[in-house]
Amino acid sequence: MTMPPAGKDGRYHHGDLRTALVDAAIDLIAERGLRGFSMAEASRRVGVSSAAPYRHFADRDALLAAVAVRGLQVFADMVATEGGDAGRPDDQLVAMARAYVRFAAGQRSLFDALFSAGLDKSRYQELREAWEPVDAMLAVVTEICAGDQAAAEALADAVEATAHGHATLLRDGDYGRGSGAVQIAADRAASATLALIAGRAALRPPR
Amino acid sequence: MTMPPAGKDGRYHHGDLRTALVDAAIDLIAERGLRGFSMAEASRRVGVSSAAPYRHFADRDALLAAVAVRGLQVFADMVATEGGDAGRPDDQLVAMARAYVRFAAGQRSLFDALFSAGLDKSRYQELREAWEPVDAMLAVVTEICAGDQAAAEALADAVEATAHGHATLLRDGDYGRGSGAVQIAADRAASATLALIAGRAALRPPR
DNA sequence: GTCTATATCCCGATAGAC
DNA sequence: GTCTATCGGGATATAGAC
Repeated sequence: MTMPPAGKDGRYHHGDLRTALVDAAIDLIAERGLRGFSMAEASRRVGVSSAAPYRHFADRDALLAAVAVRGLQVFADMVATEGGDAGRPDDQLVAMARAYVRFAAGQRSLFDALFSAGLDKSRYQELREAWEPVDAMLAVVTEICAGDQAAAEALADAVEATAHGHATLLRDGDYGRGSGAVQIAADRAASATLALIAGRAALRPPR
Repeated sequence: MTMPPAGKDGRYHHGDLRTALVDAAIDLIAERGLRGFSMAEASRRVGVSSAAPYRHFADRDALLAAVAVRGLQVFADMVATEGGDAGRPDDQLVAMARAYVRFAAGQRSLFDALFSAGLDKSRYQELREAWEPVDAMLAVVTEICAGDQAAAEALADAVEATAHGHATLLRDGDYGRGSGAVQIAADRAASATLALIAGRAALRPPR
């Protein structure tokens, strides 16, 4: 859970500094926000000099990208767990929307690193690849749309945008601050998803 | 459009430093992003010392909050213009969703200050008040829902979240980078809005 | 009252020693 | 692989010029 122990000489010395830095960064962002994160403070917490991280990460953004990759792994786990394979396709999609909102609330550091750090996606291939498990799960939309691929993509995009919107509005405090806010945001994302499914015929208006 | 001229002695001296700083901040954020913005650089561009801004703004966040307020004024103008009072209520709501996306694309500095700066809303009353014109325009939903107030609020929330989601995904580059991306995002936000209207009966699921 | 000058502290990043 | 040393720059706060 926490970081590996220091070496025999009191210094950090046994190899997994990279992972230790990612862990420290997540804690740090959780405590002080993205702006409160710094390479120097993360180094201090792990017990190495402020120059040490640069052996593992090219710069600050590269460390944040590693945090974002971790975020996508956690997110995929949450979606897989909460949106269990049981249930009809509609319910699965609704559960994914709920999981999206819950992820934003329960793993703020990861969510922020993923969506608010302004990372240049074209620079981090590993980050692009980490989306694949999530995209794979979004494939339930093809069942809902009975094989119509274009309709499925339109629905997937609409649901993703809606879930993302509710998640970010929740993070910005628009639904309040407590755990009640999470419930509200998740419920609304869920019902919006149902409405999108119900009204999906309007998703591709004839030009 | 740009900032006021310097005083007779080449120094900035005639009173509207506050406005000049907001203007400079907007340009700066447009060029270098939120993280690239600093009080020091904004001061430099206006031609005052780095301590001068603190006479008008308590800290960095206070200046960003002023930028955000400006953003809401511009946003309200865009919505009022693009979503003109003509047309049926449905069309007005769709036009608002489009305007939301276009605002994010065309006024990135303002959008970022408003939604990505992590400003503590409870600290800036002026910022809360600046939402009122926008909220007022969102009232078209009551017409769509034929007076059912609870249904209207649910629809307004869903549309706002969806528009916000498309806007932020666009800003993060998920639809690509050119002006084609803006078109795509605006079209999808518009059709998602239509789908939400069509499927709005599902927005408040029986508990 | 508004701005300048100045001092302190922290951050990002690099170069070279071990 | 990590450390020491170091450079440039930004944020905050205070004292004082006009």
